[in-house]
Amino acid sequence: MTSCMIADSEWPQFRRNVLMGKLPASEAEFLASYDPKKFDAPLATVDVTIFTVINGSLNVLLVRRNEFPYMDKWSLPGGFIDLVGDNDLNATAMRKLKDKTGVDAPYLEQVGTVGSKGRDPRGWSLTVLYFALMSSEKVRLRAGSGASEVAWRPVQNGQVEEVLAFDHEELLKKALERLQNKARYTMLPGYVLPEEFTLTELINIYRVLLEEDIDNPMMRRRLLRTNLLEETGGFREGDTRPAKLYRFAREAAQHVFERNLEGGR
Amino acid sequence: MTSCMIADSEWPQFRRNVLMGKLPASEAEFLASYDPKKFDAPLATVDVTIFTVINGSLNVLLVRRNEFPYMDKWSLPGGFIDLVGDNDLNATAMRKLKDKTGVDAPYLEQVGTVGSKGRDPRGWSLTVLYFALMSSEKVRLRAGSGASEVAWRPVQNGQVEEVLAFDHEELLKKALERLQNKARYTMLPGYVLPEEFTLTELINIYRVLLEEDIDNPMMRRRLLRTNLLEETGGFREGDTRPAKLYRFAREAAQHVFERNLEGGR
DNA sequence: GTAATAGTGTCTTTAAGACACTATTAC
DNA sequence: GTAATAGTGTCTTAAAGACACTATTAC
Repeated sequence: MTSCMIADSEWPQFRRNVLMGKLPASEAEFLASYDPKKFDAPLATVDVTIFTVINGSLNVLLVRRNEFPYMDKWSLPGGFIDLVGDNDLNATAMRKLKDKTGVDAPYLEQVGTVGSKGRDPRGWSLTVLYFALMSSEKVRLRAGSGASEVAWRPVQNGQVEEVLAFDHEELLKKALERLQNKARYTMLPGYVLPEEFTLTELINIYRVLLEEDIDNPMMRRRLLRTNLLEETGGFREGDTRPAKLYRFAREAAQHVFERNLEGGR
Repeated sequence: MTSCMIADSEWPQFRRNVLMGKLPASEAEFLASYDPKKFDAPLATVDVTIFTVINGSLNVLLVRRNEFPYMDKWSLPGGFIDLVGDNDLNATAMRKLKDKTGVDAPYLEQVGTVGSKGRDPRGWSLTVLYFALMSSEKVRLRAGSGASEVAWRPVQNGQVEEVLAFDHEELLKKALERLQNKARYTMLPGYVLPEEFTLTELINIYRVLLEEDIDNPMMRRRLLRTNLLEETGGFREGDTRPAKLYRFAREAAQHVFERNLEGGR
């Protein structure tokens, strides 16, 4: 793929000739002599916004960079695509995720791609942004390559306290916005909980994410009507009435409610 | 940005030294010696799925490639980012759009990014997919560079008759799926109509996109309730009762109905 | 018993949906 | 008048939302 049978200096002429139909080049011939490095390409990275809820507040996973640029600054976990090891973009995202947390997230979704001349001091750059949801239990954080530190940081009003590298504050906002939108018409928020949870715990996640109070009876019925929650048979015991434990049916994340919660209008 | 003060062969050692903290390099020093071409980067392109409705059927804009690979095959309009001329990804998409149609689309939205080892025979490649909506009136198609031909092609069951280059059949399906989803809870479909239109014309677009019958009185009220349609004062005259003409208020595309149309469940 | 949280019952509101009906044009 | 399309009226259904109420635990 990267072999080159034509000298550098001859390349533009060759290309022009092919375009003008002056060389009887076949597709195979073209590919044999094609070198992607000959053309200017933007830097391409993948960044992952990993959310969880800890002690009733929304947290995001940050890493402290130990490389230029923005050395020592906090940022979203992410980095370059490994053209050899990563078969596709999702693989890159999952690799970054697992690299920092050691676990496979129960939910990973592409948010969108941001690219511009100025967002990276090294030059024209684009990043494919993902967001992931996971329960903070079981996660053993580890810095991995490119980072000196990794930590959960609380998100308030769409922001963390730290100043983030690149345009990562904007990326965080975008990912959060997507999550909040989806919380209005899906069961996605459930994926920050462990396997088994009570209805009240689930509803509390919605309250944290949407930053508004939610009527318990209404939400309870809204969730149960889907038939995508199954009782485990167990109970969460406490100082008060025990609560039934539930788990999600497998396709629960895909469920779309017929109507949105209205608060956000 | 592309200057290089360190010989190729020395580069890995330099980078290792920086990582190990053995060189007192500053960020400015780092950037001065950074050459993006030194690292393997995927090919990065932008593709645009441009939809319109012609004679009551959904059409998509295709171009016939006059370059390798997939020479002479039809594809979605798209191509490489111009690192000099394009300030951001949207600019690339708008440039591609205007290059083929000569007009600014009333609606352009990023769908997502697809990237993998195998989707382009030239190597690891990613493409940022957009979709655009426009009225087919006024559009003067022109082939432009990279294409020998450009044409509207009818879409049926998410497909065009032609075999498309790369994974563009899949990209077309993704874009259409996004458009159909949004048709269930937004006024987006209106953007394939000219400035002024009748309610029946608008409802017919929904029927074409969603491939299902839609109750006229219901849809009429659903649309009017938003207060985002204003009467122009004019009428569409014909062989039968004249119909009021409407236009969209500016933010109409952003409107989200409280409930989805149910047909798609 | 009280406090606290889990969970149910029931009424209101609103938009979607179904469909009968009226209105205005050309012929 | 008929045919055809534009547009209105009205009833039903179902989910969101509000909120009073009951249930089960620890103390």
